[in-house]
Amino acid sequence: MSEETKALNFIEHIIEEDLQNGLSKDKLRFRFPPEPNGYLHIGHTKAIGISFGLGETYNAPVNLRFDDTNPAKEEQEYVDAIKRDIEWLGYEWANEVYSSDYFQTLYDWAVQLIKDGNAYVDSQSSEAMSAQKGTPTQPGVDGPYRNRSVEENLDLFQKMKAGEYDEGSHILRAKIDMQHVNMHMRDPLMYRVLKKHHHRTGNDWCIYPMYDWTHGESDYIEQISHSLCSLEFKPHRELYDWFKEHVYDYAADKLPMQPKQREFARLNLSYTIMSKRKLLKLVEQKLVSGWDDPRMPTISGLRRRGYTPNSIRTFIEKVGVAKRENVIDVSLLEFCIREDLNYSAPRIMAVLDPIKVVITNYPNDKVEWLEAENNQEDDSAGCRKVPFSKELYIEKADFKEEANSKFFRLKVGSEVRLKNAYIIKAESVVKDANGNITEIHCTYTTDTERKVKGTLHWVSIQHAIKAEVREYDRLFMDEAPDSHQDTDFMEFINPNSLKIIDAFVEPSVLEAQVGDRFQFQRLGYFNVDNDSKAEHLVFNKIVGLRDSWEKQKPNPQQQNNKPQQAQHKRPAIEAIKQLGKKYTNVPEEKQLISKAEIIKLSEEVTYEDLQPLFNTAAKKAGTRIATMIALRVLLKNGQERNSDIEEFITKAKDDKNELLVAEANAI
RNA sequence: UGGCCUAUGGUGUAACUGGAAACACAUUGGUUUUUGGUACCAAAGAGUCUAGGUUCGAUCCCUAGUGGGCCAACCA
Repeated sequence: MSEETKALNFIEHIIEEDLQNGLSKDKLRFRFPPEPNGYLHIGHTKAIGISFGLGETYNAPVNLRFDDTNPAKEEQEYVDAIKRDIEWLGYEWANEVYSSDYFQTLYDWAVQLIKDGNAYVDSQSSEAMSAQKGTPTQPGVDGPYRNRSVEENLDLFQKMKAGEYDEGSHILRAKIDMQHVNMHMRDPLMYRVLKKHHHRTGNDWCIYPMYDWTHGESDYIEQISHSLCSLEFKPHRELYDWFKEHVYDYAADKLPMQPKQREFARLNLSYTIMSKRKLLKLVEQKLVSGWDDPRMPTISGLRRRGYTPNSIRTFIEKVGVAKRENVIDVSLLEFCIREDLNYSAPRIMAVLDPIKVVITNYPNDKVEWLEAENNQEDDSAGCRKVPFSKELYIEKADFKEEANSKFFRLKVGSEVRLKNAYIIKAESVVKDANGNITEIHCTYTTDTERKVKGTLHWVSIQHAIKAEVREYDRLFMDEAPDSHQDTDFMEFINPNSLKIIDAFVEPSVLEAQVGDRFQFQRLGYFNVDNDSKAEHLVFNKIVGLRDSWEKQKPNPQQQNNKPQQAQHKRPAIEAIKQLGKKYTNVPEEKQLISKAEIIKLSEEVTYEDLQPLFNTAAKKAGTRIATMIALRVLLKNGQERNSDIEEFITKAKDDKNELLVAEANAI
């Protein structure tokens, strides 16, 4: 049996290499270091999955460390929420620790650094200091307090600690190099005076350490072997190492391991935002019901929505780990939850948009309790009874007076199977004064062996339970709502992200408990919301079932119009895509040639070919430019403008790629 | 007028020390089906940003471009 070697990500490669170079496996140790200033979101689960996942594969301890160095923003509420979320995801931390646990050690080391001439107290305004700091392209200059004597520095720092100075009057800085190319090395701040109550240390401290100083040394104190964080901390690494190497001189005998920081690209999900600050804004402005609103990308939101821990963990696994910017399609997340729930969720029947069916040849008062399988994917799930009677509800969308043969559902004159029950045939309809159908009259047969094409779900009207169903749509209408320079993310809010439906469900769900998940047959997966009461059931729609019928409906004319293109030749649209992909990278003369080619190819392209490209990822400017050029040709040849086209053009005009803006304006 | 990171199908991630570009999602067909679900089978889709170089051979190494990201909070 040849064991298939699983592909490793770049972090695992680094660890394997370290192990081969002599690092003992029992020295491996990781950490997850959230700041308790907000709720964890789906983006954090990537970091959680990486560090805790590594802990699981190498059987190494993982610390949960709260990076609590800013008492102004941090609260116990967030600590509790974070712990709850990580536990819910199913991870176990070795130690629950706090950066604030190390305040004294950090202080002692800072004093050492001062004594060694590696840190000093600066007493300027923040404006003066930032002016001296320079810019990424210009070196900084030394400030006037840079060469204070060790004694003076020690004295000032001690008095800062003792609370003798006001906030903003003095700070402690590392003494490194104001001309350094890396701005983080230009005498970074280590301590500021902050007379705030801390959620754990109370009023013990008047000075609080900054991130770079605290984070790296916390790793060192905990003897973390690999400190993994997101890409934006890459420039901090040089400082991380500087601090670490200087402190090592003070503690090498007790703390031999020097941690290694490595960075990976954070997770981005299409149509959602990940910034804690922005999520907080949604909560504060009451655009959502709270951090756990089922539309929120927070872990608590996903939990309330009905996502399982397992589905989120497999999602993170599938997403992978690398160093390039990425936008994950939400469809992957949806796939993961469907896959999980398909095996575990019991099926029931519910009608969300009812229309009445009367079985004319069924006795008036008769009720039958028919057997229904709970989950055909799981034999152990067993069966239940569902009541059948003369008057039923089915979905409005499942009936048409007339329809073509592609419509497998109920239409007058033809038969359909009722799930778990009989085969019925629609005979006639009853309409109100406005011509709306109010009843469908059917006949039934008990011969259920017959083969019929469609199967519908239904509920018996007299037995149905009324329930509230909350159906969600994406919170934002834009693929990357917070990446626009002159449009605020709030402008993309989807006003219809919540739809409340009065639904009818089969009586077996009366016993359902908060959190229970079901498949409403043929509709999707739903769970019982926290707001649910015995007398008023509330369900959240987690995700719909895949629906290959719904998908082809919106553009019925598409199928007819599509010319049966011969497939021997490489289609023009493919060639255009190719040219577009490289468009922004090639030299200008070549761009002109490409453009001419695209224009020529566009003559053979249909709108249906082009339309899918409107959804091209925002970052792929080249493809969007090529699409724009082709679109211009189509419009010239008589293609009518529609909302998709308008949206594509408007979005392009707002882009930061000048070539794209120019092409958009040319239309 | 800087530095660092990065570039592989529509999306994401692989390709062990250079050796016929793989997997998953999405898409499109088909089979099965008392869910237009699931499962299964199949197809299409990239020749690895560009230009050079090293090499018998480059997604992988080197150089230079180009595109994208990050870097100037007493935030983390």
